[in-house]
Amino acid sequence: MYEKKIPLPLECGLAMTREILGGKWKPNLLFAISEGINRPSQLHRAIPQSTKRVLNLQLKELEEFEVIEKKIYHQLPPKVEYHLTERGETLMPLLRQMNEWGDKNRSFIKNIILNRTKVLD
Amino acid sequence: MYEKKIPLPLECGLAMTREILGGKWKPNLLFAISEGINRPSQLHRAIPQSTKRVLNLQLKELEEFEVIEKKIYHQLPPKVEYHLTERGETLMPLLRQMNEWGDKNRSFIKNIILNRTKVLD
DNA sequence: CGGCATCCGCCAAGATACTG
DNA sequence: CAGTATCTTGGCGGATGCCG
Repeated sequence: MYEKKIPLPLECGLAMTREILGGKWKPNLLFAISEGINRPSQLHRAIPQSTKRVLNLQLKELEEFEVIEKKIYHQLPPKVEYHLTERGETLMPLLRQMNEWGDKNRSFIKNIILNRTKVLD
Repeated sequence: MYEKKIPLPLECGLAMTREILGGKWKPNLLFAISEGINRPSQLHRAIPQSTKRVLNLQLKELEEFEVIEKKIYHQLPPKVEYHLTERGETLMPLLRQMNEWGDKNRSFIKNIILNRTKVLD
């Protein structure tokens, strides 16, 4: 009766990962940083759709989870650099796969999204 | 007035993938379905933290992007089954990696989250 | 069993402006 | 150049209930 079972196969590894990559721009930030785009202004230029504020927030969270680290050069003008940590590096294969999958399915997905908005007009 | 939110960059693979896996329970749903938990009630039992409504919504989106397909048996009581499509299958390696990464880093992440809320108390 | 309608709170994320 | 403060909103997702 109380053999709950239904073997929750959804061990929360997924949830954990989601906790890290959940932010809207976090994957992009990590990807960019991994490619040597590591200064705030550069990152903002690389992701102009977002704002400094939001990027800062998400960078702070990434830092909190120690997937990136922040180097502050106390000088004028200020200079800051972000770099992947060891842990962050281990995330890269995942990000690469996400990117790949998205690339392969882009046209298909795009179509669906566009048709969706078309209907709404 | 508040204009529409920023349109996501359709050229970016990461954004595309995010479009599919973005929902809170989508990865879990896909994972569960891939393991043969394919009826709505089973899925709900497997993810009791969520509600029928939300799961239905997300299943509908997954269906829209053709990563799963829905089989409806017109009978009483109604019976419905979800299955991964070809495209859905291609997502599995990604999900497995997410799950793995989360597992490996669970304790670390958990700690950070717990300490965070501790401070708030 | 499966699906849908309602209602609603919360907070991520966007816009803007200002400081050092 | 980097960072922060304030304000705003949309919409995701949670709670309930009814229907076939």
